[in-house]
Amino acid sequence: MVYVCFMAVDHDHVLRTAAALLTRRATATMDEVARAAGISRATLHRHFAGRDALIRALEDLGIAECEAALEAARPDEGPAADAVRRLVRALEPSAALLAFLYTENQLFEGEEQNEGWTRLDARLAALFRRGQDRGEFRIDLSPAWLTEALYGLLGSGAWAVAEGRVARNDFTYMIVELLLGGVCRREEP
Amino acid sequence: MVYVCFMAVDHDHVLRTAAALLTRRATATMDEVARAAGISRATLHRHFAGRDALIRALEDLGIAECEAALEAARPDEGPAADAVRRLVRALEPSAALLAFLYTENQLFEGEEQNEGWTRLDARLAALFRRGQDRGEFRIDLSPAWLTEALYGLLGSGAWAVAEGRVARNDFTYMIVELLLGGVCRREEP
DNA sequence: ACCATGTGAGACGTGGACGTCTCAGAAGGA
DNA sequence: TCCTTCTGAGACGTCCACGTCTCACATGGT
Repeated sequence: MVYVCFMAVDHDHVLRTAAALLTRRATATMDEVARAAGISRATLHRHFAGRDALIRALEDLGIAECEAALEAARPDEGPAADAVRRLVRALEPSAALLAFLYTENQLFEGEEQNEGWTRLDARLAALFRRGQDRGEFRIDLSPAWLTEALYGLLGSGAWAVAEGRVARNDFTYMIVELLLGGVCRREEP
Repeated sequence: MVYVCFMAVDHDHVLRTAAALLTRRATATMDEVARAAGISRATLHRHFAGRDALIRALEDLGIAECEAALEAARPDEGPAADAVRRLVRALEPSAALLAFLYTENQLFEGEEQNEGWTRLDARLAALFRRGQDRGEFRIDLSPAWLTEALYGLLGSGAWAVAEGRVARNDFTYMIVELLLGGVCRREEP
């Protein structure tokens, strides 16, 4: 009389498969999501009450991955620029999911958004602010904008990679270098 | 026996109203688009055969605005950095529409995309390449990526402004400064 | 006055995706 | 072996947006 299986292992697998699919085609059907995960639509509905629930779960997954990446990057340690480098590198596997959620959030602007995002935004902004306080980063660009720009560049990068316009290997380098250094050549010191 | 009215004036008005609405809510109904433009759904269908046609028209509008902005920015004149400045400034009014089309394009990745985009991409990439050739821009970031990043930053900026996270007045400055100069402080020359 | 053209309102049918349900069968423990 | 649990397949019904159509009305020229 002991319950052995309570749909925990597959749950994560389904979620990640859905992320992979919806990342490529945001308009994918529930049926397509189910087939991509190798299960039937009925079973998919047993895991997630509906499409909304699935998106919510993906949102939670994305937030969790972001927070994990943020912690792995040790944002309070050493030069802020290096922390940003570590952060983008840690964020790379989640970039496509982030891009999906970023645009998805735009669609349903009316509803209240997951508080996890605001928490995450605050932590990212804090990193940029730390760089400013340390004198590493310029102070004429607000942390809020830098946070937003980071999302945008991650999304653009993920999309550009997906479309084959840039090499996957260059992902982190391109984003980090553009974000930190900008387009203009630096004067030789 | 001379035809006076052939639905030309309102056509543009409808298009721009639709752009303004769909920019805010990409999932807006044809009915909502019609009401926003002050016309009935039937009349909207008389202007645009369907939703696809409307999106196509918006795409053409966005491309036209981009090309107009590009020409107004005189991309082949003077320092490339200044040209980029002029370009972003000229692009600012179209940024929201661009952001909409950028994400919209991502949704229908399967279908062939408007050739206007590739033409535009080429011209933007040419501008960045010119900056590289002049020694203004660093050469380790490909023009293709810079083009993509420009789109991404325009989108992020437009969205951040729409959500009230950054001031509308700072739009051009923030994008240009981040794109050209990056986050890190420059050494005093 | 007449007529043509464009319009609004609304009805109608269609298609697609969704959510729910049932039922038979596979898998695995007792 | 039996029995519980989960699953796949599929059949509904529902809802929403779309596209089309009709018809009456307003506008504006002749």
